[in-house]
Order: sequence, then C-alpha cells, then structure tokens
Amino acid sequence: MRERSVNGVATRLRIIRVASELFHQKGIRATSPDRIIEASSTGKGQFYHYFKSKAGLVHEVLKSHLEVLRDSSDFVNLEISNWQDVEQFYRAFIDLQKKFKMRRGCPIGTIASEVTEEDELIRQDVLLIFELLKNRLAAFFIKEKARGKLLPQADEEGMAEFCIAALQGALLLGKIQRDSRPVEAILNEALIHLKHYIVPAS
Amino acid sequence: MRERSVNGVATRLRIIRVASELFHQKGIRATSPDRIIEASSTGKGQFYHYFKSKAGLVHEVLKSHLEVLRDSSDFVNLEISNWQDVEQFYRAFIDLQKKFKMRRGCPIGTIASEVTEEDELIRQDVLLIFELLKNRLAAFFIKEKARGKLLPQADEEGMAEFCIAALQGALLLGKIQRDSRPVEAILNEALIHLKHYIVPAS
Amino acid sequence: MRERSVNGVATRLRIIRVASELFHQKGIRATSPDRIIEASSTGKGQFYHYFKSKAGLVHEVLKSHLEVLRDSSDFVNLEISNWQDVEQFYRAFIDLQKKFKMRRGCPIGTIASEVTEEDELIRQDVLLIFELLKNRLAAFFIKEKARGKLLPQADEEGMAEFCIAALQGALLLGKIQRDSRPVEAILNEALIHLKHYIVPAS
Amino acid sequence: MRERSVNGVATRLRIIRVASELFHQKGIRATSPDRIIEASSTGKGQFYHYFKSKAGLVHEVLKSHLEVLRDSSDFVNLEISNWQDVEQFYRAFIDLQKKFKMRRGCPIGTIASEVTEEDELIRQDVLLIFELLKNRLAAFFIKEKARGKLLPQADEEGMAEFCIAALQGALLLGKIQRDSRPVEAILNEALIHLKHYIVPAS
DNA sequence: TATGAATGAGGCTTCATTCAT
DNA sequence: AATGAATGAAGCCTCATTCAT
Repeated sequence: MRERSVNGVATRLRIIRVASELFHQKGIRATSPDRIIEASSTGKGQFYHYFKSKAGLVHEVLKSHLEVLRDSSDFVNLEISNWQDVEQFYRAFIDLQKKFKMRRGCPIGTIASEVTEEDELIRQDVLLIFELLKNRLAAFFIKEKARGKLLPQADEEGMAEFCIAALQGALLLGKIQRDSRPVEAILNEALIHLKHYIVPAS
Repeated sequence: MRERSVNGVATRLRIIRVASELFHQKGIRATSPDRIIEASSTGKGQFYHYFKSKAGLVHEVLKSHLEVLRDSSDFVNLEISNWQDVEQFYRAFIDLQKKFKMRRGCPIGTIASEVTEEDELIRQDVLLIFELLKNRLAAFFIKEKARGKLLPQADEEGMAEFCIAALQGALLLGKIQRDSRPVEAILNEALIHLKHYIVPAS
Repeated sequence: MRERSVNGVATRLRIIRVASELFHQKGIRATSPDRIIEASSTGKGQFYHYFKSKAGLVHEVLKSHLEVLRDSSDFVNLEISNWQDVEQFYRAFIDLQKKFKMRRGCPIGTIASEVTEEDELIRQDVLLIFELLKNRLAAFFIKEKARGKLLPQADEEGMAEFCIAALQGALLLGKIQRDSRPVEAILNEALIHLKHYIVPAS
Repeated sequence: MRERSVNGVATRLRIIRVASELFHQKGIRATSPDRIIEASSTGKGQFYHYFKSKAGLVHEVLKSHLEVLRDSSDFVNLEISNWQDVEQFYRAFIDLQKKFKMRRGCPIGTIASEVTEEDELIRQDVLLIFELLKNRLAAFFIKEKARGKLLPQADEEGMAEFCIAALQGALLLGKIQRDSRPVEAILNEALIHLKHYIVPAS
C-alpha cells in the first residue's frame, strides 16, 4: 500500500521478482498468473495493467535476467579476465543451486527447456542470454589467445559454448540427483578440459 | 478373450507412445490427458483404465524409455565397448534432434527439467534413466581402465556424469539456437576431453 | 441427474434451450457461458464437452431455430398457401413478443443485430434463416402469380424481403416502445402494401 | 483557464465520437471503456471524469445522435417537406451503410437491439430518437393531408412508424446479406406503399 | 475392454470502476 | 484537466479426474 504512490514501478518490479522466483521454482507452465498475483499481493487487474499477457511477463523476466547478467551484479560477475573468474562463474550457479537445496535447476535453463515452437519470442529472449554468456566467456578466451596463452587450435567460441552446455547439463543432473557433488565434479572436468588449451609453460 | 487383452495391450501402448511423443514435443505440463486421448484416438475412460493418473502415465512413459535404453533398441545402443560406441551414443541424440528440425531437446531432459518438489516419483524415474546411462558409460571406462587403457587419475563415474551433462547441455543449446552445429561442436569437445584420459600409446 | 443416463442428448438440448432463451432475453454478448451453465444446472465442463466454444453454441442455437422453422412447428407455420397464412406468420411473432410483455425483439433479429465482422459463421447462420423465411414467402407469391392472382409487376422475392424487413423493424420498434400497437399497425401497413399487388377482382 | 475548459470539451467530444463509432461497429456490450479510452488516446481517469459510467456515456452518445438529427446536420436532413426529402432520408442511411461496406446496421438500431430490461434509461434515449424521426416524418404527412394531398384514410403517425420500421428492417437485412440491393428494394417498396396514400391527380 | 457423460477447480484474460497524485 | 495505479468481479475456456453404462 505504501508502495502504491511510489508509482507503480514498484508493483511492476514486485511482480517480475515474484514471477522470476516462481518460474525458477516451478517452471513457467506450472506457474499461473493467479499464483503470481497472490504471491505478489497484487490485484488481478494490475497484472494485466503492467504486462500484456503471461508470455509478456516471461519476456520481462528474461529481460531482467539479461540486465542482471549484463550489469554483472552481486549474483554473478561476467567480467571474466582470468581463469579464477571462470571458476567463480561456475561457483555462482553451484551456490545458487545449493541455496535451494538442489531442488532447482538453472533459472534460465528451466525456462529454456520449456520453450516450444509456439514460444518463438521467449526462445529469442533465452537465446540472447545464452549469447551474452557465450560472448563474455569467448571474449576472455580470445584475449588469452591473443596474448599467446592459448593453443592455436583452441576455438574460443566453441570453448564458450562447451562451457555453458556443461553448466546447464550439470545443474540439471544436480537437480535430479539432489546432490551438489556431481555438479562440482562435472564442472571440474569441464574446467580441466578448457585448461587443456592453455599453452604449457615451457 | 485373448483377443481382448491383446487389444488392451495395444491401446495401452498406443497411449504411451503418443504421450511420449507429446511430452517430448511440448513437455509434460503442456500436454493434457485430453490431448493424449485425442491424439491416440482413445476414449476418455480408457485413459484412466490403463493409468491411474496423468502422473501415472508419465511414470509409464519413463519406464518405457528406461526399457528402450536398457534393451539397446534401434534408437540407441548402450552396449558400449569402444570409443566409437561413445560417439554413436552422442550421434543417436544428435540425429534425433535433427529429425525434429532442432525444435526439441532431449526426451528425458525435457521431462527432467520440469520436475518440481511435488514430483518426487517422476524425479526417481528420471534418476533411474540417468543412472542407467551413467552405469553403461562408466562400465566402459572401468573396463578400459582395467585394461590399462585409461590413466590412473581417470574417475570413471565422473567421466560418465560429465558425458551425460555435456549431452544434456548440448541438446538444450541446440534447441534454443535451432542449430545442430554447436551441438556437434560441444559434444566433440566433450569427447576430446574424455579421450585425454586415454593412456598415450608409448 | 435422472436425465444423465438418457445419454447426454438431454443435457445438450437443455443447454441449447436455455441458451436460446437467454440469447433472446439479453442478447449473445450479455449472456455468459457461466450463466447458461448455471441456468441449465450443468457442470462447467459439460458445456465445453458439448460445444467447442460459446460461438459454437450460438451456431447450434441458430441451427435449432432453423430446424424449428423448417419443420413448421407449433410456434409458426411456414407452409404459407394463402393470405391468411401470411397474417398468421406475422401474428406468431407479435404473440411471441406480447408473451414477453414487449421486453424482447425477434429471437433471430436480436442475434442478427449483434453480428460483427468477426462473427462470419454466425452471420451465415442468420442468413440461412432469413433465406428460409424469404423462400417460403416468395414461394407463395410465385404460386399466386402463376395462378394469375398477382400483378405482373409484382417482384416475388422483393415482396418477401420487404415482408421480413417490416417484421424485423416492427418488432424492434415494439420492444423500444414497449407497445404492441405500433407493431400491429406497421405489419398491417405491410400487408396492405403486399395486397396491392393482388390482381383486382374485375 | 479558458483554454483548459476548451480542451476539456474537446476531450469529452473526442470520447463521444470514438464511442459512437465503436458502438456502431461492435455494439455497446462488445465495446469496453478500455477500448474507447485507447482509441481516443485518453487517460483512464478522464473517462470517468467526463462520464459517470459506461451507461452514462451511452446516454451521451445517444443524446449527441439526437442533436445531430434534430439539427439536420450534414448526415441527414430531417426537415422533410416533400417526397424527395423522404427518399433522401432513406438514401442517407443506405449511403452510410454502403460507406461501411454493408458491415454495419443502423447506428441507433444496433443500440436499440441490445437494450434489455436493465437498460431502462438507454431505452428511453432510443425512444426519443425514434420519436423524433417519427414526428418529423409524421409532420410532413400531416401537412400533406392538410393540403388535401393525402387520402383521408392515411394514418400519418402509422405511416411514419411504418417508414422507420422498414428502414430498420432493411438495414438489418442489408448487414446480414452484406448487400445493398435488397435494402434499396425494400425501401423502394416502402416508398411505393406510402405513395399509395397520395390523392391521385384527378 | 470400451465409451463418453459429468464434475468442479483452476488457468488466462478483460471488464467496469475507483482512487491517489 | 489529466494520468495511470489499483481493485475485484466476471468472462471464456481447459484441466484432471470420476462415474455410469
């Protein structure tokens, strides 16, 4: 109520945050506008005042994910400039999953997985996020290679994609096994692989 | 009398197959009993005659996936006895995804991703499948190690999990990008990594 | 409940009848499926079991109107073979309107009036009904002309359309004025006009 | 200050005009305040600032129709002083319907048809308009009769009502048939009928 | 084994209105 | 005069399931 006068931006954000949370927890399909409305203590009409549809909200949620990642917020730092940052990147997702007692997967991956042919716009949104991640990781690999730190056969983009795929797969297995150890093991293997492309110190 | 039960089995199988297909295409949540009933040209009552609930059907679908995998059917051969078989294993999933024009992910992964805390039984079913895959892959690595073909530091189970995670992640990215090339590149990286554990021919 | 076993045809008919009644009373737009469901003591699901949508129900209602008219039921006799039958035709609609204390218009006209560009199928249904009326009336005029009872300049189809238009207009005015006298006066004028085409007894 | 109220009047008029248009196109029930607000580029609050409710707006729209007709604007001339003016009166409505490619009925008739028992005030508004039309037409017939131009049995009010009913019916059929020819034919018949009351030139 | 009628909760969205600034 | 946030009821439809035959 107090927030009302703040001008609605608050309400909008509240809905996005609650939705984001529920989508992560249950997935998109299993999260109804009604639940979001209830959990965000909003009136039914407000939902459709701020978002043209549930799909529209999903779009906004993904946009907010994109921004959070782009701005390298508290959650994860995408300004990767050394190998430790790559590890930190993985670490952030592992910690997130642990925070939810291994009951959830990747917030993006969960949405990605639900995409069907009808959700073209959502697919694009997810694509944008995956591309952001890829570009940031690739940027690091490219820089390293330029500095002569990576072997010539290293395919920077391919390495970045591999990096993300391993993360997605690991988080999915972690959720199904309800165990963080395999996640850490898998991501460790992934790191080992990537580091194989490092030029050995003569 | 015999006829009857034969028909019954047929109906049951028809429902499972159609459901399997729809779950792969749309996911579980987005696939209603009504749609399955319609697509399998069954009566409403038959559905609940053969399956106690939608969740029960999901269970049967996953059980059938498990059997198909266990029996190393036409789709994929899990009797892995050399590195080519590992590649074939990956190839089978890539081909499946290509068959659907990169519009779908892994049949199991799609279901896995939708699992929530309420779907404990389904989680277990998925777990069983992932474990089957892991065990078959691990069995090969163990055998290889026993034959002195793998380095001592090779963790066979970890390698198997990594193998599956890479697959799941790759298929997810493939679906989002609607492109099979990254999938092949990622799985290629995964194979390169695994093969790093091969004892070099002196 | 007793009717359930009768096999659903009863339920279906009950819904159509109730809807028909409500559409006449309030119009289509102002009649929600929920109200129809309530007024027909049906379960929510039954409605959509028997009709694919509200528009589908409207279609069925109009189809039933068409049948009633075609079969010249108790309500109105469309087997017009003399001028008295034409008067009876008008009389039936006047009586119907009076029955509802001049609170309603023509059951068909009310629906017709609500048709918009989006309701193409409904428009077609209404068209069919208007054409049935026209054809029955025209058939009489044609027969009369063939018998040399109508003047050569009499346009039988035109007369029939005029006949229907006068009826629709009269019922609309009757509803707005809540008075049956203008309705009777208007339809009387219409009859006078039509009879002007009668060949005068020399 | 003066500016403000001038703007206010403009906004008010804009809403009325847009609403009038939408009511004609879709009917009252199918036209929500939201749509009107959007189509008139007004703020939500403005709508309820100028009109106490949607029904209030309908009232104003009908009042504006009444005024337009009373003032014999560009659209239609109700200062009927000869038979050509009657034809012009019909012509105006036919042209209006043609302008919308036979997709709409009479702006008043469409509203009239949607009136239910709950819309007492709107019914009165429509009644007023129909009475205005009737009076103008009747005035002409009375004048003609006074001049000895109409037969003694001519009922001037009845003729006027007939005139309006034929118009309403014709426009409804025109909309359903999406054809202007029957409309013209019907109104031609109506005119023929009315002219039957003309005292024959001896 | 098979059919499909019946049920009621819930999903997504729009409606009409009021309120605070 | 103007904006747009807020509200809750209602509209249309699908869902998952059970029941009777």
